Amino acid sequence: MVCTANDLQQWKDFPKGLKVLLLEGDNASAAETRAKLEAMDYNVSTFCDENEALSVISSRPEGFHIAIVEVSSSSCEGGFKFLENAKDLPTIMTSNNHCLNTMMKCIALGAVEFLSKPLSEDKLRNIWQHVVHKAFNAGVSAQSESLKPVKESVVSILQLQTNNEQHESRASIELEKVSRFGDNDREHYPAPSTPQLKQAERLLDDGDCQEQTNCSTEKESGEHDGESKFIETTCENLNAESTPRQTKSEITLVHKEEDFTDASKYESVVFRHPQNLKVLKNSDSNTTSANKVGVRNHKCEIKANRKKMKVDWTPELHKKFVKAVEQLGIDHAIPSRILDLMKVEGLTRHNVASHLQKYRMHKRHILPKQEDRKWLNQRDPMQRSYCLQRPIMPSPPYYPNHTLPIAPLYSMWGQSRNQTASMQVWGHSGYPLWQPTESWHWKSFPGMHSDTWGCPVLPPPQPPNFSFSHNIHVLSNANAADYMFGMPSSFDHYPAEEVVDKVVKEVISKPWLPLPIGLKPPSTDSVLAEISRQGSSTIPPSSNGSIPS
DNA sequence: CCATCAATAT
DNA sequence: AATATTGATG
Repeated sequence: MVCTANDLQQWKDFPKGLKVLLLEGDNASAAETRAKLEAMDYNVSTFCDENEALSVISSRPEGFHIAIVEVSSSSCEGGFKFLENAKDLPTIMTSNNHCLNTMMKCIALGAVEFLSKPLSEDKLRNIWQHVVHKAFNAGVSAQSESLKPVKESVVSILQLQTNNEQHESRASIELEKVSRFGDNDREHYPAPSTPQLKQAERLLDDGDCQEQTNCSTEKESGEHDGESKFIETTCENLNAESTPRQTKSEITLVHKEEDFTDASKYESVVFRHPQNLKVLKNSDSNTTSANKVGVRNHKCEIKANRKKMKVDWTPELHKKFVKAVEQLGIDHAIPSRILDLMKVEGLTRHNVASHLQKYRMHKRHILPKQEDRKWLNQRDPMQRSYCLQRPIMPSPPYYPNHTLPIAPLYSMWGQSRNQTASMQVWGHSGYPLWQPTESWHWKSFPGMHSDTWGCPVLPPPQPPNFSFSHNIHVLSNANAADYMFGMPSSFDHYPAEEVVDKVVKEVISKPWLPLPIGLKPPSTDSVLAEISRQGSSTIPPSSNGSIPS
Protein backbone atom coordinates (compact mmCIF):
# COMPACT_ATOMS: atom_id res chain seq x y z
CA MET A 1 0.00 0.00 0.00
CA VAL A 2 1.23 3.36 -0.94
CA CYS A 3 0.57 6.58 0.79
CA THR A 4 -1.57 9.03 -0.94
CA ALA A 5 -1.62 12.74 -0.97
CA ASN A 6 -4.34 12.57 1.61
CA ASP A 7 -2.11 10.72 3.94
CA LEU A 8 0.43 13.35 3.49
CA GLN A 9 -1.95 16.06 4.43
CA GLN A 10 -2.88 14.21 7.49
CA TRP A 11 0.68 13.73 8.50
CA LYS A 12 1.50 17.26 7.93
CA ASP A 13 -0.55 18.12 10.91
CA PHE A 14 1.40 15.95 13.15
CA PRO A 15 4.12 18.29 14.36
CA LYS A 16 1.81 20.34 16.48
CA GLY A 17 3.35 20.66 19.84
CA LEU A 18 6.39 18.60 19.14
CA LYS A 19 9.13 19.93 21.32
CA VAL A 20 12.28 20.82 19.57
CA LEU A 21 15.51 21.48 21.30
CA LEU A 22 17.35 23.92 19.14
CA LEU A 23 21.00 24.18 19.84
CA GLU A 24 22.40 26.45 17.29
CA GLY A 25 24.33 29.21 18.86
CA ASP A 26 23.24 32.65 19.70
CA ASN A 27 22.91 34.33 16.42
CA ALA A 28 20.52 35.55 13.83
CA SER A 29 20.55 32.30 12.01
CA ALA A 30 19.38 30.50 15.08
CA ALA A 31 16.60 32.94 15.56
CA GLU A 32 15.62 32.46 11.99
CA THR A 33 15.56 28.74 12.32
CA ARG A 34 13.55 29.02 15.40
CA ALA A 35 11.05 31.25 13.70
CA LYS A 36 10.70 28.83 10.87
CA LEU A 37 10.16 25.97 13.21
CA GLU A 38 7.59 27.81 15.19
CA ALA A 39 5.79 28.76 12.08
CA MET A 40 5.39 25.08 11.54
CA ASP A 41 3.93 24.52 14.94
CA TYR A 42 6.95 23.06 16.50
CA ASN A 43 7.48 23.96 20.05
CA VAL A 44 10.98 25.25 20.19
CA SER A 45 13.36 25.70 23.02
CA THR A 46 16.64 27.28 22.24
CA PHE A 47 19.76 26.73 24.19
CA CYS A 48 22.86 28.48 23.20
CA ASP A 49 25.25 26.95 25.58
CA GLU A 50 26.14 23.38 24.96
CA ASN A 51 26.60 22.49 28.54
CA GLU A 52 23.28 23.91 29.41
CA ALA A 53 21.69 21.94 26.66
CA LEU A 54 23.50 18.87 27.77
CA SER A 55 22.20 19.13 31.26
CA VAL A 56 18.77 19.74 29.97
CA ILE A 57 19.02 16.75 27.80
CA SER A 58 20.22 14.48 30.52
CA SER A 59 17.31 15.26 32.73
CA ARG A 60 15.03 16.11 29.93
CA PRO A 61 12.43 17.64 32.12
CA GLU A 62 10.27 18.85 29.40
CA GLY A 63 10.55 15.87 27.20
CA PHE A 64 11.95 17.07 23.98
CA HIS A 65 11.05 15.12 20.96
CA ILE A 66 13.83 16.12 18.71
CA ALA A 67 16.96 18.18 18.78
CA ILE A 68 18.60 20.27 16.16
CA VAL A 69 22.21 20.86 16.82
CA GLU A 70 24.67 22.80 14.85
CA VAL A 71 28.20 21.72 14.37
CA SER A 72 30.52 24.39 13.27
CA SER A 73 34.15 25.08 13.24
CA SER A 74 33.91 26.49 16.68
CA SER A 75 31.59 24.07 18.35
CA CYS A 76 32.08 20.79 16.67
CA GLU A 77 33.06 18.90 19.74
CA GLY A 78 30.07 20.10 21.60
CA GLY A 79 27.87 18.73 18.90
CA PHE A 80 29.52 15.36 19.04
CA LYS A 81 29.27 15.33 22.76
CA PHE A 82 25.66 16.15 22.55
CA LEU A 83 25.07 13.29 20.17
CA GLU A 84 26.75 10.92 22.49
CA ASN A 85 24.41 11.94 25.20
CA ALA A 86 21.31 12.28 23.17
CA LYS A 87 20.54 8.60 23.31
CA ASP A 88 17.03 8.13 22.13
CA LEU A 89 16.46 11.73 21.35
CA PRO A 90 16.49 12.03 17.60
CA THR A 91 19.05 14.61 16.76
CA ILE A 92 19.53 16.43 13.55
CA MET A 93 22.87 17.94 12.95
CA THR A 94 23.30 21.03 10.89
CA SER A 95 26.37 22.62 9.53
CA ASN A 96 27.64 25.28 7.28
CA ASN A 97 30.47 23.38 5.88
CA HIS A 98 30.32 20.20 3.97
CA CYS A 99 32.83 18.12 5.66
CA LEU A 100 32.17 14.55 4.86
CA ASN A 101 34.02 13.30 7.85
CA THR A 102 31.99 15.41 10.15
CA MET A 103 28.87 14.17 8.54
CA MET A 104 30.04 10.64 8.96
CA LYS A 105 30.90 11.16 12.51
CA CYS A 106 27.56 12.71 13.25
CA ILE A 107 25.73 9.85 11.67
CA ALA A 108 27.96 7.39 13.40
CA LEU A 109 27.14 9.00 16.67
CA GLY A 110 23.51 8.54 15.97
CA ALA A 111 22.40 11.69 14.28
CA VAL A 112 19.27 11.07 12.34
CA GLU A 113 20.18 13.60 9.75
CA PHE A 114 22.84 15.97 8.68
CA LEU A 115 21.52 19.09 7.07
CA SER A 116 23.49 21.68 5.28
CA LYS A 117 22.65 25.19 6.10
CA PRO A 118 20.86 27.34 5.44
CA LEU A 119 17.92 25.45 6.72
CA SER A 120 15.09 25.97 4.40
CA GLU A 121 11.56 25.42 5.39
CA ASP A 122 11.57 22.32 3.29
CA LYS A 123 14.31 20.86 5.31
CA LEU A 124 12.62 21.62 8.54
CA ARG A 125 9.09 20.84 7.75
CA ASN A 126 9.22 17.18 8.28
CA ILE A 127 11.85 16.66 10.81
CA TRP A 128 9.16 15.13 12.91
CA GLN A 129 9.39 12.06 10.76
CA HIS A 130 12.59 11.30 12.47
CA VAL A 131 10.80 11.42 15.72
CA VAL A 132 8.30 8.97 14.48
CA HIS A 133 10.86 6.74 13.03
CA LYS A 134 12.92 6.79 16.12
CA ALA A 135 9.94 6.23 18.33
CA PHE A 136 9.28 2.98 16.61
CA ASN A 137 12.76 1.97 15.87
CA ALA A 138 14.13 2.45 19.30
CA GLY A 139 11.47 0.22 20.69
CA VAL A 140 9.55 1.41 23.66
CA SER A 141 12.33 0.95 26.05
CA ALA A 142 12.12 2.65 29.33
CA GLN A 143 14.51 5.19 28.06
CA SER A 144 12.43 6.65 25.37
CA GLU A 145 9.96 8.31 27.59
CA SER A 146 9.73 11.28 25.38
CA LEU A 147 9.07 9.22 22.36
CA LYS A 148 6.45 6.98 23.81
CA PRO A 149 3.64 9.44 23.39
CA VAL A 150 4.74 9.98 19.88
CA LYS A 151 4.42 6.38 19.10
CA GLU A 152 1.06 6.22 20.67
CA SER A 153 -0.28 9.12 18.81
CA VAL A 154 1.12 7.87 15.61
CA VAL A 155 -0.48 4.56 16.14
CA SER A 156 -3.76 6.19 16.78
CA ILE A 157 -3.47 8.27 13.68
CA LEU A 158 -2.64 5.23 11.72
CA GLN A 159 -5.50 3.31 13.09
CA LEU A 160 -7.78 6.11 12.25
CA GLN A 161 -6.42 6.18 8.82
CA THR A 162 -6.60 2.52 8.17
CA ASN A 163 -10.09 2.40 9.49
CA ASN A 164 -11.14 5.05 7.14
CA GLU A 165 -9.73 3.18 4.29
CA GLN A 166 -11.08 -0.09 5.56
CA HIS A 167 -7.68 -1.54 5.66
CA GLU A 168 -7.18 -3.49 8.74
CA SER A 169 -3.55 -3.94 9.28
CA ARG A 170 -0.97 -3.65 11.91
CA ALA A 171 0.00 -0.16 12.70
CA SER A 172 3.65 -0.85 12.87
CA ILE A 173 3.80 -2.04 9.34
CA GLU A 174 1.85 0.92 8.19
CA LEU A 175 4.11 3.14 10.01
CA GLU A 176 7.07 1.63 8.41
CA LYS A 177 5.66 2.52 5.08
CA VAL A 178 4.54 5.88 6.12
CA SER A 179 7.88 6.78 7.46
CA ARG A 180 9.33 5.71 4.23
CA PHE A 181 7.05 7.45 1.90
CA GLY A 182 8.89 10.56 2.64
CA ASP A 183 11.63 9.19 0.54
CA ASN A 184 9.44 8.96 -2.41
CA ASP A 185 7.41 11.99 -1.97
CA ARG A 186 8.18 14.82 -4.22
CA GLU A 187 9.10 16.97 -1.30
CA HIS A 188 11.68 14.45 -0.31
CA TYR A 189 11.19 14.34 3.32
CA PRO A 190 14.25 13.46 5.17
CA ALA A 191 14.96 9.82 5.30
CA PRO A 192 15.99 8.51 8.63
CA SER A 193 19.43 7.21 8.41
CA THR A 194 19.96 5.97 11.89
CA PRO A 195 19.79 2.26 11.16
CA GLN A 196 23.02 2.41 9.30
CA LEU A 197 24.88 3.68 12.24
CA LYS A 198 27.22 0.79 12.46
CA GLN A 199 28.22 1.02 8.90
CA ALA A 200 28.95 4.62 9.29
CA GLU A 201 31.14 3.83 12.18
CA ARG A 202 33.00 1.31 10.22
CA LEU A 203 33.52 3.68 7.41
CA LEU A 204 34.66 6.24 9.81
CA ASP A 205 37.24 3.92 11.13
CA ASP A 206 38.64 3.47 7.71
CA GLY A 207 39.55 7.05 7.78
CA ASP A 208 39.49 7.11 4.06
CA CYS A 209 35.90 7.78 3.41
CA GLN A 210 36.56 10.20 0.68
CA GLU A 211 37.70 7.51 -1.55
CA GLN A 212 34.62 5.59 -0.87
CA THR A 213 32.67 8.48 -2.06
CA ASN A 214 34.59 8.66 -5.17
CA CYS A 215 34.57 5.10 -6.10
CA SER A 216 31.02 4.43 -5.31
CA THR A 217 29.49 6.08 -8.25
CA GLU A 218 31.84 5.42 -10.96
CA LYS A 219 32.98 1.90 -11.31
CA GLU A 220 30.58 0.77 -13.92
CA SER A 221 28.79 3.86 -14.80
CA GLY A 222 31.47 5.02 -16.99
CA GLU A 223 34.73 6.69 -16.81
CA HIS A 224 34.64 6.23 -20.54
CA ASP A 225 32.44 9.15 -21.08
CA GLY A 226 34.39 10.92 -18.47
CA GLU A 227 31.30 11.44 -16.55
CA SER A 228 30.28 10.39 -13.16
CA LYS A 229 26.71 10.03 -12.35
CA PHE A 230 25.07 11.37 -9.41
CA ILE A 231 22.86 8.78 -8.12
CA GLU A 232 19.81 9.29 -6.22
CA THR A 233 18.38 6.19 -4.90
CA THR A 234 14.96 6.78 -3.66
CA CYS A 235 13.99 3.26 -4.18
CA GLU A 236 12.91 1.44 -1.16
CA ASN A 237 12.17 -2.13 -1.40
CA LEU A 238 8.66 -2.45 -0.25
CA ASN A 239 8.43 -6.15 -0.58
CA ALA A 240 7.25 -7.58 2.64
CA GLU A 241 9.69 -10.41 2.30
CA SER A 242 12.80 -8.41 2.09
CA THR A 243 14.06 -7.30 5.37
CA PRO A 244 14.73 -3.65 5.72
CA ARG A 245 17.49 -4.20 8.22
CA GLN A 246 20.65 -3.97 6.32
CA THR A 247 23.73 -5.56 7.59
CA LYS A 248 25.77 -5.44 4.47
CA SER A 249 29.26 -4.24 4.82
CA GLU A 250 29.68 -2.75 1.42
CA ILE A 251 27.54 0.18 2.07
CA THR A 252 28.84 3.24 0.43
CA LEU A 253 28.13 6.78 1.01
CA VAL A 254 26.92 9.23 -1.52
CA HIS A 255 25.71 12.69 -1.41
CA LYS A 256 22.19 13.03 -2.41
CA GLU A 257 21.71 16.16 -4.30
CA GLU A 258 18.50 17.15 -5.84
CA ASP A 259 17.38 20.18 -7.60
CA PHE A 260 13.94 21.36 -7.00
CA THR A 261 11.75 23.74 -8.75
CA ASP A 262 12.06 26.14 -5.93
CA ALA A 263 15.76 25.93 -6.42
CA SER A 264 16.27 25.00 -2.88
CA LYS A 265 18.67 22.22 -2.59
CA TYR A 266 18.16 19.50 -0.18
CA GLU A 267 21.17 17.73 0.86
CA SER A 268 21.50 14.87 3.16
CA VAL A 269 23.41 11.76 3.69
CA VAL A 270 22.03 8.55 2.44
CA PHE A 271 23.50 5.16 2.38
CA ARG A 272 23.35 3.17 -0.71
CA HIS A 273 23.17 -0.52 -0.63
CA PRO A 274 24.60 -3.01 -3.02
CA GLN A 275 21.17 -4.20 -3.96
CA ASN A 276 20.22 -0.80 -5.05
CA LEU A 277 23.41 -0.46 -6.91
CA LYS A 278 22.44 -3.39 -9.02
CA VAL A 279 19.08 -1.99 -9.73
CA LEU A 280 20.70 1.19 -10.65
CA LYS A 281 23.10 -0.39 -12.98
CA ASN A 282 20.42 -2.18 -14.84
CA SER A 283 18.13 0.68 -15.11
CA ASP A 284 20.94 2.85 -16.15
CA SER A 285 21.67 0.84 -19.20
CA ASN A 286 18.08 0.42 -20.07
CA THR A 287 16.47 3.64 -19.27
CA THR A 288 18.25 6.82 -19.88
CA SER A 289 15.54 9.26 -19.14
CA ALA A 290 15.90 10.62 -15.73
CA ASN A 291 12.94 12.84 -16.04
CA LYS A 292 10.30 10.29 -16.36
CA VAL A 293 9.77 10.40 -12.68
CA GLY A 294 6.07 10.45 -12.46
CA VAL A 295 4.43 12.23 -9.64
CA ARG A 296 2.37 9.22 -8.93
CA ASN A 297 5.14 6.77 -9.25
CA HIS A 298 5.87 6.07 -5.66
CA LYS A 299 6.93 2.53 -6.02
CA CYS A 300 10.50 2.61 -6.83
CA GLU A 301 12.18 5.30 -8.70
CA ILE A 302 15.72 5.73 -9.63
CA LYS A 303 17.13 8.82 -10.99
CA ALA A 304 20.53 9.00 -12.49
CA ASN A 305 21.67 12.51 -12.39
CA ARG A 306 24.09 13.47 -15.04
CA LYS A 307 25.61 16.13 -12.95
CA LYS A 308 29.24 15.61 -12.39
CA MET A 309 30.43 14.91 -9.01
CA LYS A 310 32.62 17.54 -7.61
CA VAL A 311 35.86 16.07 -6.58
CA ASP A 312 36.89 17.02 -3.18
CA TRP A 313 40.64 17.09 -3.09
CA THR A 314 41.02 15.95 0.38
CA PRO A 315 44.41 15.80 1.93
CA GLU A 316 44.41 12.08 1.42
CA LEU A 317 43.58 12.39 -2.20
CA HIS A 318 46.09 15.10 -2.67
CA LYS A 319 48.64 13.04 -0.91
CA LYS A 320 48.16 10.37 -3.50
CA PHE A 321 48.36 12.92 -6.19
CA VAL A 322 51.60 14.34 -4.94
CA LYS A 323 53.01 10.92 -4.50
CA ALA A 324 52.18 10.09 -8.05
CA VAL A 325 53.67 13.28 -9.33
CA GLU A 326 56.81 12.70 -7.39
CA GLN A 327 57.02 9.18 -8.56
CA LEU A 328 56.73 10.21 -12.15
CA GLY A 329 59.07 13.06 -11.87
CA ILE A 330 58.19 16.52 -12.78
CA ASP A 331 58.72 16.03 -16.45
CA HIS A 332 56.54 13.04 -16.85
CA ALA A 333 53.83 14.05 -14.53
CA ILE A 334 51.00 14.25 -16.96
CA PRO A 335 47.41 13.79 -16.01
CA SER A 336 46.90 10.38 -17.49
CA ARG A 337 49.90 8.86 -15.84
CA ILE A 338 49.16 10.50 -12.58
CA LEU A 339 45.72 9.09 -12.83
CA ASP A 340 47.13 5.66 -13.40
CA LEU A 341 49.42 5.86 -10.47
CA MET A 342 46.86 7.23 -8.16
CA LYS A 343 44.54 4.37 -8.77
CA VAL A 344 41.60 6.19 -7.39
CA GLU A 345 38.33 4.97 -8.63
CA GLY A 346 36.09 7.56 -10.01
CA LEU A 347 38.71 10.12 -10.56
CA THR A 348 38.86 11.34 -14.10
CA ARG A 349 41.76 12.51 -16.06
CA HIS A 350 40.14 15.87 -16.19
CA ASN A 351 40.03 16.07 -12.46
CA VAL A 352 43.67 15.29 -12.27
CA ALA A 353 44.53 17.70 -15.02
CA SER A 354 42.72 20.41 -13.24
CA HIS A 355 44.41 19.67 -10.03
CA LEU A 356 47.72 19.50 -11.73
CA GLN A 357 47.10 22.88 -13.14
CA LYS A 358 46.57 24.27 -9.74
CA TYR A 359 49.54 22.42 -8.42
CA ARG A 360 51.75 23.95 -11.03
CA MET A 361 50.31 27.34 -10.49
CA HIS A 362 51.32 27.15 -6.93
CA LYS A 363 54.78 26.24 -7.89
CA ARG A 364 55.13 28.92 -10.44
CA HIS A 365 53.37 31.78 -8.82
CA ILE A 366 53.49 31.46 -5.14
CA LEU A 367 57.01 30.31 -4.75
CA PRO A 368 58.87 32.59 -7.11
CA LYS A 369 57.01 35.53 -5.74
CA GLN A 370 58.23 34.82 -2.29
CA GLU A 371 61.69 33.94 -3.31
CA ASP A 372 62.06 37.02 -5.40
CA ARG A 373 61.25 39.05 -2.42
CA LYS A 374 63.88 37.29 -0.46
CA TRP A 375 66.60 37.78 -2.91
CA LEU A 376 66.06 41.41 -3.39
CA ASN A 377 69.18 42.07 -1.42
CA GLN A 378 71.28 39.57 -3.17
CA ARG A 379 73.26 40.90 -6.07
CA ASP A 380 75.43 37.97 -6.76
CA PRO A 381 73.78 35.78 -9.34
CA MET A 382 75.91 32.89 -8.31
CA GLN A 383 74.61 33.09 -4.86
CA ARG A 384 71.15 33.27 -6.17
CA SER A 385 71.46 30.12 -8.11
CA TYR A 386 73.09 28.54 -5.20
CA CYS A 387 70.19 29.38 -3.07
CA LEU A 388 67.78 28.24 -5.64
CA GLN A 389 69.29 24.90 -6.08
CA ARG A 390 70.39 24.13 -2.71
CA PRO A 391 68.26 24.09 0.30
CA ILE A 392 70.21 25.67 3.03
CA MET A 393 68.86 23.16 5.36
CA PRO A 394 71.10 20.61 6.77
CA SER A 395 72.09 18.33 4.02
CA PRO A 396 75.13 16.96 5.65
CA PRO A 397 77.44 15.16 3.31
CA TYR A 398 77.54 12.21 5.56
CA TYR A 399 73.96 11.39 4.83
CA PRO A 400 74.48 9.16 1.88
CA ASN A 401 70.86 8.93 0.91
CA HIS A 402 70.20 12.55 0.88
CA THR A 403 70.04 13.59 -2.70
CA LEU A 404 69.64 17.13 -3.74
CA PRO A 405 66.94 18.85 -5.63
CA ILE A 406 67.90 19.47 -9.17
CA ALA A 407 65.67 21.88 -10.96
CA PRO A 408 65.91 25.35 -9.53
CA LEU A 409 62.36 26.25 -10.24
CA TYR A 410 61.11 23.22 -8.48
CA SER A 411 63.27 23.37 -5.49
CA MET A 412 60.35 23.37 -3.16
CA TRP A 413 58.68 20.50 -4.80
CA GLY A 414 62.00 18.94 -5.38
CA GLN A 415 62.30 18.86 -1.69
CA SER A 416 59.16 16.94 -1.44
CA ARG A 417 60.24 14.82 -4.32
CA ASN A 418 63.07 13.78 -2.17
CA GLN A 419 60.70 12.86 0.48
CA THR A 420 61.69 9.28 0.27
CA ALA A 421 65.23 10.16 1.03
CA SER A 422 64.15 12.55 3.66
CA MET A 423 62.13 9.88 5.27
CA GLN A 424 65.12 7.73 5.63
CA VAL A 425 67.13 10.56 6.90
CA TRP A 426 64.63 11.92 9.29
CA GLY A 427 63.15 8.66 10.19
CA HIS A 428 59.50 9.40 9.94
CA SER A 429 56.81 8.26 7.70
CA GLY A 430 56.52 11.43 5.81
CA TYR A 431 54.12 13.09 8.15
CA PRO A 432 54.54 14.98 11.28
CA LEU A 433 54.12 12.76 14.21
CA TRP A 434 51.97 15.09 16.08
CA GLN A 435 49.39 15.19 13.41
CA PRO A 436 47.24 12.34 12.23
CA THR A 437 47.79 11.84 8.57
CA GLU A 438 44.14 12.04 7.83
CA SER A 439 43.81 15.44 9.20
CA TRP A 440 46.65 17.56 8.13
CA HIS A 441 45.62 20.49 6.20
CA TRP A 442 47.44 20.98 3.03
CA LYS A 443 46.50 24.50 2.43
CA SER A 444 49.08 27.06 3.10
CA PHE A 445 48.88 28.18 6.61
CA PRO A 446 48.74 31.85 7.05
CA GLY A 447 52.00 32.81 8.54
CA MET A 448 53.33 29.44 7.75
CA HIS A 449 55.40 28.58 4.79
CA SER A 450 53.84 28.17 1.50
CA ASP A 451 55.71 25.13 0.50
CA THR A 452 53.29 23.27 2.59
CA TRP A 453 50.92 23.15 -0.25
CA GLY A 454 50.39 19.52 -0.64
CA CYS A 455 53.17 18.69 1.65
CA PRO A 456 52.76 19.01 5.31
CA VAL A 457 55.70 20.66 6.83
CA LEU A 458 56.46 20.39 10.40
CA PRO A 459 56.83 23.57 12.29
CA PRO A 460 60.45 24.29 12.94
CA PRO A 461 62.01 22.21 15.64
CA GLN A 462 60.53 23.19 18.89
CA PRO A 463 62.11 23.91 22.15
CA PRO A 464 61.36 21.11 24.55
CA ASN A 465 58.60 22.90 26.25
CA PHE A 466 56.82 24.12 23.25
CA SER A 467 53.54 22.44 23.07
CA PHE A 468 51.15 21.65 20.32
CA SER A 469 48.83 20.01 22.69
CA HIS A 470 46.02 22.12 21.51
CA ASN A 471 46.46 20.84 18.04
CA ILE A 472 46.76 17.33 19.20
CA HIS A 473 43.59 17.65 21.05
CA VAL A 474 41.67 19.14 18.24
CA LEU A 475 42.98 16.81 15.66
CA SER A 476 42.84 13.54 17.39
CA ASN A 477 39.81 14.12 19.39
CA ALA A 478 37.55 14.35 16.45
CA ASN A 479 39.15 11.31 14.97
CA ALA A 480 40.30 13.50 12.20
CA ALA A 481 36.72 14.24 11.67
CA ASP A 482 37.17 17.60 10.22
CA TYR A 483 40.21 18.89 8.60
CA MET A 484 37.92 21.51 7.23
CA PHE A 485 37.02 23.35 10.24
CA GLY A 486 40.19 22.34 11.80
CA MET A 487 41.88 24.73 9.52
CA PRO A 488 41.20 28.00 11.22
CA SER A 489 41.13 26.74 14.72
CA SER A 490 43.78 24.11 14.69
CA PHE A 491 46.58 26.25 13.63
CA ASP A 492 45.97 29.22 15.72
CA HIS A 493 48.89 28.36 17.81
CA TYR A 494 51.90 28.67 15.70
CA PRO A 495 55.21 28.76 17.29
CA ALA A 496 55.84 32.25 18.42
CA GLU A 497 57.85 34.32 16.04
CA GLU A 498 60.75 34.45 18.43
CA VAL A 499 60.76 30.73 18.65
CA VAL A 500 60.96 30.44 14.94
CA ASP A 501 63.67 33.00 14.82
CA LYS A 502 65.67 31.28 17.42
CA VAL A 503 65.39 27.91 15.83
CA VAL A 504 66.15 29.19 12.40
CA LYS A 505 69.19 30.97 13.64
CA GLU A 506 70.34 27.89 15.36
CA VAL A 507 69.91 25.82 12.31
CA ILE A 508 71.66 28.29 10.14
CA SER A 509 74.61 28.43 12.43
CA LYS A 510 74.87 24.71 12.81
CA PRO A 511 73.58 23.18 9.65
CA TRP A 512 75.43 19.99 10.29
CA LEU A 513 73.45 19.05 13.30
CA PRO A 514 70.98 16.30 12.59
CA LEU A 515 67.49 16.96 13.65
CA PRO A 516 65.70 14.84 16.15
CA ILE A 517 64.05 11.78 14.81
CA GLY A 518 60.65 12.48 13.53
CA LEU A 519 61.29 16.01 12.64
CA LYS A 520 61.57 17.42 9.25
CA PRO A 521 63.96 20.22 8.64
CA PRO A 522 62.47 23.67 8.67
CA SER A 523 61.27 24.57 5.28
CA THR A 524 63.66 26.18 2.93
CA ASP A 525 61.32 29.04 2.80
CA SER A 526 61.47 29.80 6.43
CA VAL A 527 65.18 29.78 6.38
CA LEU A 528 65.37 31.97 3.35
CA ALA A 529 62.96 34.33 4.91
CA GLU A 530 65.07 34.56 7.94
CA ILE A 531 68.17 35.13 5.93
CA SER A 532 66.63 37.93 4.02
CA ARG A 533 65.52 39.44 7.24
CA GLN A 534 68.95 39.39 8.68
CA GLY A 535 70.83 40.19 5.56
CA SER A 536 72.95 37.77 3.66
CA SER A 537 75.80 37.99 6.10
CA THR A 538 74.61 35.02 8.02
CA ILE A 539 74.56 32.71 5.09
CA PRO A 540 76.81 29.85 5.86
CA PRO A 541 79.99 29.54 3.88
CA SER A 542 79.45 28.14 0.47
CA SER A 543 81.60 25.17 1.26
CA ASN A 544 78.53 23.89 2.88
CA GLY A 545 76.36 24.18 -0.10
CA SER A 546 78.20 24.17 -3.31
CA ILE A 547 76.34 23.30 -6.41
CA PRO A 548 76.74 19.71 -7.37
CA SER A 549 77.56 19.61 -11.03
C1' DC B 1 42.93 11.66 -27.80
C1' DC B 2 45.68 14.41 -24.88
C1' DA B 3 47.79 18.20 -22.21
C1' DT B 4 47.49 22.77 -21.18
C1' DC B 5 45.67 27.11 -20.35
C1' DA B 6 41.88 30.37 -19.85
C1' DA B 7 37.29 31.16 -18.67
C1' DT B 8 33.61 30.07 -15.97
C1' DA B 9 31.14 28.30 -12.02
C1' DT B 10 30.35 27.31 -7.18
C1' DA C 1 38.51 34.28 -2.51
C1' DA C 2 39.66 29.80 -3.30
C1' DT C 3 39.19 25.97 -5.96
C1' DA C 4 36.87 22.89 -9.10
C1' DT C 5 34.87 22.30 -13.78
C1' DT C 6 34.26 23.42 -18.55
C1' DG C 7 35.83 25.02 -22.83
C1' DA C 8 39.21 26.14 -26.29
C1' DT C 9 43.46 25.36 -28.46
C1' DG C 10 47.58 23.30 -30.34
